[in-house]
Amino acid sequence: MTEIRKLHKAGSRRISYNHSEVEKYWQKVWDKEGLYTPDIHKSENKFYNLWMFPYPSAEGVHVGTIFSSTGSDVYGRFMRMNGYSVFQPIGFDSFGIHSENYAIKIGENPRFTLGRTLPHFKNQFKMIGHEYDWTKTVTTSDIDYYRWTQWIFVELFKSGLAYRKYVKVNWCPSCKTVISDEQVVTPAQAGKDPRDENGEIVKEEEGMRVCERCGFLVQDKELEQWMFRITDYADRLLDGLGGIDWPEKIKTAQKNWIGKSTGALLTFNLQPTTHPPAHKASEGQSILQPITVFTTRPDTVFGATFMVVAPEYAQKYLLKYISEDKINDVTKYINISLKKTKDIRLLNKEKTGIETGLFALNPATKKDIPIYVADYVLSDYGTGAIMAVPAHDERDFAFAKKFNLPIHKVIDQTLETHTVLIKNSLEDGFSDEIQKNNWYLTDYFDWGYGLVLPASDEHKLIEVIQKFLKSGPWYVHTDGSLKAVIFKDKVFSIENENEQAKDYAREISVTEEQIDWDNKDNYMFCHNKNGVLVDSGSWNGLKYPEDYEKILSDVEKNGWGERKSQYHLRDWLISRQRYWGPPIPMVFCSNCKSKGKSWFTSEKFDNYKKHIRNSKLEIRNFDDWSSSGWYPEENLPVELPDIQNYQPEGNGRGPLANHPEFYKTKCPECASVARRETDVSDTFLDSAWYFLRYPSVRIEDQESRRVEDKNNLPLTTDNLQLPWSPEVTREWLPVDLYFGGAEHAVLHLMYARFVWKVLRDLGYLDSQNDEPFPRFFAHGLMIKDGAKMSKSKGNVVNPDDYVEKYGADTLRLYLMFMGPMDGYPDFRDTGIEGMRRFIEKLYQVFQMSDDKYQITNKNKLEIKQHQTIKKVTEEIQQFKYNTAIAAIMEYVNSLRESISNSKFLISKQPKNLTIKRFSGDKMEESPTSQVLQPTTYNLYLQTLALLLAPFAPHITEEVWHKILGHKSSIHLAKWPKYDSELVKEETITIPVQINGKLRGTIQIEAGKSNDKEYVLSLAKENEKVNKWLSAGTVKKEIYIEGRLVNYVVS
RNA sequence: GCCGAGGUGGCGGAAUGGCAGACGCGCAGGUCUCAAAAACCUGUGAGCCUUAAAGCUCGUGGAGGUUCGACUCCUCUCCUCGGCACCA
Repeated sequence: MTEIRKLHKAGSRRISYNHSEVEKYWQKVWDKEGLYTPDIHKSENKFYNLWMFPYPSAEGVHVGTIFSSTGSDVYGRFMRMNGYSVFQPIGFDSFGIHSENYAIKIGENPRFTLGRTLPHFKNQFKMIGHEYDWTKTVTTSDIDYYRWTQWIFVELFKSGLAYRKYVKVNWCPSCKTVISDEQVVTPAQAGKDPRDENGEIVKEEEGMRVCERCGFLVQDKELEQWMFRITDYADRLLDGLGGIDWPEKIKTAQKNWIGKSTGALLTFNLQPTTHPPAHKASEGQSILQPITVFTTRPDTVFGATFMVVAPEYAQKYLLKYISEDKINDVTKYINISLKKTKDIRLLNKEKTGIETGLFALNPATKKDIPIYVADYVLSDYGTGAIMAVPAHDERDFAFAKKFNLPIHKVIDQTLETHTVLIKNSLEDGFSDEIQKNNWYLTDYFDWGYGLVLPASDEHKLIEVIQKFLKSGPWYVHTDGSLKAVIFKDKVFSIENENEQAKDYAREISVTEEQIDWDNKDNYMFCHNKNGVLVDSGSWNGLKYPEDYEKILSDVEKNGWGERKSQYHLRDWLISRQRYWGPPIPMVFCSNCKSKGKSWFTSEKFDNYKKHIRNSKLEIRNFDDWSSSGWYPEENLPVELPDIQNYQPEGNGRGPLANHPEFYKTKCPECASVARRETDVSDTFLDSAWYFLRYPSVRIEDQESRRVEDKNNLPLTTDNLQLPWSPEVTREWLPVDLYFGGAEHAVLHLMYARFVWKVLRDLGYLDSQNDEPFPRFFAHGLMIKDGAKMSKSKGNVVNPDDYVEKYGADTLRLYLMFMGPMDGYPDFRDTGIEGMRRFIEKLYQVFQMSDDKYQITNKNKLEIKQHQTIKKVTEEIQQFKYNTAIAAIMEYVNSLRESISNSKFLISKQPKNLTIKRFSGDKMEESPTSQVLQPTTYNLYLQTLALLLAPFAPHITEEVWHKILGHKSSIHLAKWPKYDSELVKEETITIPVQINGKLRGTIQIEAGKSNDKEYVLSLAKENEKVNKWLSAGTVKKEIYIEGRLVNYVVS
């Protein structure tokens, strides 16, 4: 709002450089000449400059987008001027929930909305001076594009990488659809009262998860969904990070997302219980399925004193073994747990759980250990079951305390810290004491606190406890046995002083009831640090982590389990129960299913596998894969029908499920009535391969020729073509520079890498490189009013008004000048006037050549020129555009100062350069009478234009032609080179310090900077320096060549 | 809790061991003007001192350390932002 008002105010001032006329003119010329359309068949010196394509929102481009796109554009222009054949395409990520939601809001089909938004986007990009290769654009919702997205799905299915599975999803009962984790927010974030499924407002509680759009409480729902086996590629996705030029923080984010942890799967045999149902007992051990657990600490297996399984696990695998006297309670617990949402489960730190009455055999200790169900064990990590080692895991420890389970230490700590449990019965002031000692509290345990302190502080702790003890004795237990009793003024620390302690208690009239000798809740150690194994059979004396490798191989040797890695990365959920996306190209036949038939037979698959060239695919067993009844569509595309009512319904199916004309089809196998899949695929699949398509857009059909197998085996269908030309793709990919937002660090960038690897493995992509983006630059996000710019926050800034008032060059420069590209600049338009001022000054400078005006200090200018070329070149290479622009500003200031009578001139109106450009639609050649002579000084001006061209493409093109008299575009001109000799100053200023403090400066000739004696003597002559030198004796003289002098004086 | 990024004038930011605050915004004074705007010139980290010139002290979240010299390197600590989070 305020910006607009300021704009109007600013509009009243004199404008001498007519930006709109100049900018529109050159945009038209560029368009006509196809300046930015490289010959895709000539890949010599190619540079594929990719910018993350936007989704075409109805509101159009905002300045945050421009910040990003200009950053990419500047680099592309820079590379073009450095002689590269730059391919810089643009496209639109037009499918997806954003566009769909907007269309629902205004009540039209998304494809109509798109008809308006695409031209709007295109105009805005042109207006800002982004001249992409408009002959090669991609729109993901075009049928020519999404047919290939569907093709990729089919290929993944055929290669065993797409499968169906029941998964837990977020379900909004009001929007009647699955929503992504990002759309699940707290009521405060949604700005709405939370409502239950009937629409009744409910009381807001902590940890509530609601839908960001409507505020209804999100439910967990199990649906059968299509998944991609990205986890099969986890190791390659991880290893690939090693060889690519990406920001470290992005690599770290991907590494963490993949979240590899190495350890072992251990097998615990279920034991026949004393009260099993008779028929189960009689069948003996053999029918009891063992419980497999994942652990990163197999070294602690001797300390596993019980097991815990997730409620989901218990429901699926254990219920059948549980005896009748327990079954009701266990079932009840499971049901309650499953009803809780994830966040409520997490929020509640108090451990809950229930005994199953079942036992398993600890393979190491050969002891039977009890099995519990508890919801602190997650069903979707590891196997859904754990071995509990309470002595060395805080969560297991808390559980053991609550259920009074044995705690068995197997690692002697060699470490410096303990975790000690402190009950709440201490006086105020205790926490101050904790702080004073630099101990710290964890709030982990529901019944008290964990206190972390150095092991050497144990005695101190006892003193502190005494000091703040309210009443009664404290008991110190270690590993389950009583070690000490603490009274207010006395400590009994040896076990067999127990009687004395009792006597003492009576003495100070603590009643018997208060003395609970077996209460173990008071003081106990648990640690998960490094140490030496004890009480662990043949492993005694081994060290963790030093002997981890031996432990793993022993585990395998003993048959206790096998080594195994776990990943945080989950398989990619592809299904969306929405309308605006590519229909998943699969057909389901219930007849075939009933016969257990499907496309995916081992025979079919083996046959398919033969066609996979370059196969690194590891096909694993498909036990968990409900493939029966499913067939891939052979006739692509499956067109997204143009339907009226595409709103989601809420039955767990997409809107297409209401359209029999869409889903009714014939089974390709048995020809009976079959049903097409009605879900569409995730938008991230569209954007996972768009960069592969760009170079091949509009390449004639014969060029995207049939893929032939190296062994001359035809692929599955006869007329198979590819969405890209193999030749062009081989030449232009991988992408040379990918420029985009850091917010895509994990999802998009991970998916694109995955799809690239798969396509390579399947032989459709002939590239040496296993990575699509060997170089990626992550810029930051533009902030406005403390939040990132987004429609939902209502803080977007439209660039159009700024372009109109100040010009595209001004806005581009302003955005690039705000801060470093990888920062998070806060958009404020207070400085944009200043940037416009700079454009005016610039325009004036170009009109002050030395054939008309007296120029002084030409030598200095020569040096400044070369310094500026060096600086700007290096800064652009590092995406430090703000300092590059600052250097250009300095250069302009130098040029201005060098004009002897500039003070007089500057206040004058610039020479009238008004040139006729348009008469109707026709462009007219403009007069070039103002053209400067190529004097030395005018070459300085030429350098200025060149250096600024990537940032301000219009004004530089204007002066390049109209003032500097060139015939071809500045954007094809050669980037200036600097002379490393001329970068050096003739005289340099050397600061002189006394004891590290600046006391004076001296001027020396550059040639003499290596003469230490000379410089030091000169420094001593300096009056100010001398004063300080004579105040003491000089202990040391330091001279850093060409940098500074420092005297140590005392 | 874990991982990551960061903390420098009134503001955006510059300086990766060597003159802290480049460049720009803003602000103040001045020139021009009947006046204003625009434009241009000068000044602009804080404090002390001086008629003035000059000079001095402090200063990059805080506390220590390494160094002739630290915004920069090391240790500890506080705060802000972003991501992940009962991951066995």
